[in-house]
Amino acid sequence: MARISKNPEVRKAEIMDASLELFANKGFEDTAVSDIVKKIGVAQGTFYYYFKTKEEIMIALIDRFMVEHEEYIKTIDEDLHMSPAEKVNAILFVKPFHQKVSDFLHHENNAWIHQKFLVKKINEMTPYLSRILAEGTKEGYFKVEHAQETAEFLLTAVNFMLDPGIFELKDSKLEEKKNVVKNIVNNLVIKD
Amino acid sequence: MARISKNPEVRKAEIMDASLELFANKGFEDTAVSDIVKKIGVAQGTFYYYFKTKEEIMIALIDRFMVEHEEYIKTIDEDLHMSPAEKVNAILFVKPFHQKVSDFLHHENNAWIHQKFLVKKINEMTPYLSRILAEGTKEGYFKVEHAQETAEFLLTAVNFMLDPGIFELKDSKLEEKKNVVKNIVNNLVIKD
Amino acid sequence: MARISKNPEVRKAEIMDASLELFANKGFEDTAVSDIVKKIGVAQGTFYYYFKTKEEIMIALIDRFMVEHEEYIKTIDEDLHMSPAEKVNAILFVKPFHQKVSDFLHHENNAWIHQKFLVKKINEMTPYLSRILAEGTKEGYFKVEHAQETAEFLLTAVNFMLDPGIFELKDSKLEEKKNVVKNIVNNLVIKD
Amino acid sequence: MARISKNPEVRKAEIMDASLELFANKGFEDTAVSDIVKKIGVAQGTFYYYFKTKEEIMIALIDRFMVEHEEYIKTIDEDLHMSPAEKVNAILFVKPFHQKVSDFLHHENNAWIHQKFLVKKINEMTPYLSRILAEGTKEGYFKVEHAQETAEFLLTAVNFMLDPGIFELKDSKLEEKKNVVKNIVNNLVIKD
DNA sequence: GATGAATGAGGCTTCATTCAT
DNA sequence: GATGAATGAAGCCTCATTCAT
Repeated sequence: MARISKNPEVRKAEIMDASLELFANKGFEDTAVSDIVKKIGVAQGTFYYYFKTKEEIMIALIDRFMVEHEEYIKTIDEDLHMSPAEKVNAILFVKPFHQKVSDFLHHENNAWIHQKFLVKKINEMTPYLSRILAEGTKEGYFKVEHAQETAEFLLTAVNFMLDPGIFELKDSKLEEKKNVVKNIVNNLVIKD
Repeated sequence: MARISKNPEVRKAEIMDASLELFANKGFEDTAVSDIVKKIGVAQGTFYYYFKTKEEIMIALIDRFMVEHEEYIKTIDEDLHMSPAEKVNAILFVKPFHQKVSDFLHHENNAWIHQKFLVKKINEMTPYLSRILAEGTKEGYFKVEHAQETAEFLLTAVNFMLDPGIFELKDSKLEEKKNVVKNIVNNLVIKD
Repeated sequence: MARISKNPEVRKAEIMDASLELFANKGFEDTAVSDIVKKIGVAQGTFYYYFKTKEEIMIALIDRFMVEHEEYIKTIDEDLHMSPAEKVNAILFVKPFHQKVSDFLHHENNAWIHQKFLVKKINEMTPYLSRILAEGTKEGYFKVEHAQETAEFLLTAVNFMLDPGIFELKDSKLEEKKNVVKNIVNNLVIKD
Repeated sequence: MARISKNPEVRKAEIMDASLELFANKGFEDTAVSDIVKKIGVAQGTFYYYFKTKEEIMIALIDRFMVEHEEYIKTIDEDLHMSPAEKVNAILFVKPFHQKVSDFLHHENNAWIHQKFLVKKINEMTPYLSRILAEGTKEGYFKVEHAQETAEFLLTAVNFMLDPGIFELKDSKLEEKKNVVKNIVNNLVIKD
């Protein structure tokens, strides 16, 4: 087969993208390395030139998500035009990224990855939310006592509960549920 | 080898017990059917005489847990000596069953089973908690508006958050966290 | 494919025989497990039902040779009609077993197996030869001082030297060499 | 990466040295070409610029040993201050070269190389020893009849027998064995 | 002289499941 | 009810070697 050399960064991204799509369709375990390379027309060895094991690419994928995610959270955190309450809502109800990533994580066979991912995400968001709650309380916007724990509590509940994969919700039901949850959160957090 | 016939129920339980122990030690995927039968000194075919597939035994195991669990919840629900608030606490902070079951569910490789299990558990407990909250509110003990959603919210947060496997907590830390969570719950639920 | 069950002993021997032949032709490393099973028309899994790894079958093969070999040595040792000198010669110049085994060991790629095998063989024969030399000396047939070491010395020299694989000798040359060596041995051992 | 040109001889030696060390540690087969180039910080292609195949470098290594070895034997042979008997001993009990070379040859996975090497060595030393024995006999120092065969016989026995890798001897045991062997050799060779 | 991305054949092994006895 | 020999698909990974730059 014709040998086409590419810039390593490009090739690596190409492999990651193909993997992501396949993992989203068939799940991690059910995707063979041979599927991945076939999809982009390179030799099997090429995959292993870039990733030592099949597991490694999954970690790389997750890391890429996390970076994007953290950047987004920072944007919110530093946004000068949002009120504390808006920030709280924005952080709790972040929209998922690309569809592919979402599919990947929600594939039944990727549950363990999904779970680890949620935990990572929650752990990462906790300090931001915690600080917003604490400062907001100091400034009289909120009525939160244990900011750290409350942040974790809310993030855990919301993230697991509103995850369409975990509780297998349809979009309509999900939106409904979201609203009710927003109410609960407000009660718990906002000063009246 | 000598052919030892046993009462089918006994044999079945024997296989399930062996499986549970192995799943707890090595995880579901990493336990081979051959491991199971070797453990109890029975032929490979015998396993398939009692269970159509390997997956089936896992489902049987989960079902067995669920039954035990539901019985326990009912006990609480019908307990005449507990106040509504006590019932809420009892339901939210159920202690885990046997160690083996707990190990099984918390084994890294069993994450997806664990997750499904938690969801099932939450779904099962929701109506009980929901009713308790609704009735308690009617009777002036609580201040809960959306009983159904609040129940689900609390159960989700508490179960995922306090799960020692998911967030990898040490026992000491866990106890601490539990107390703070109790506070939050009280604030959200109890009328002052 | 039709499923033919056989007595385990038979099947195992069948696999070993096929392996031996292939190892002799292509060497151990260059023989794939798939070659072996193809040769006898069973599934790949069948091989692994009898041998945990590819290496294991080689060990089994060697063991089988060793058993045959030791039996032969014992026969000589206990032979009442042979003189000590005859026994010495018989032990030093044992004829190789079956051609297959010989080919197996002499295949270029099996050198390390061959070497280990020779060492095992020498170690095994040493006590027999040593005793024959010692007793023969006591009875005045031989003139050997350090029976143990001499035995080892002779066995090492003869086995490596007359090995057609190691020194790559043609049959004619080998026979010639053998005779000269016999002379040397006699000088070293026999009393005049 | 910066492209560093070096004198070809230097580069080649560098590659050989790195290979030798790796072969000594992990054996020939278990050392990948990629390991070698990584060790000296050079591209994979560079290796193939200097050596056509991986096997070729091993041959180059062996040749280098052999040259060193032959030079040493010549030194002994032409030494005017040594008696014939001393020369015989010196040739039979040559000390090994550098530790690395010794490790390389004794690595379990290099058995076949080792064996070929010993044979080469023996074949190379035979004419020297043979001549020394023949001349010594003519001059009345020795009592050797078949000089050529005796030389080969002794070299074979001694080299294989005293090889610490083949018979897996500890240093203490080895020294002991060596002395007994010297006795045997003297008996066989020296006139009394 | 040197680079390093790309190749691709091929091997060992695992294991859930079946089926003839 | 029970046995256990047999199946066979499928997958991950290694690595010597090549070649376009």
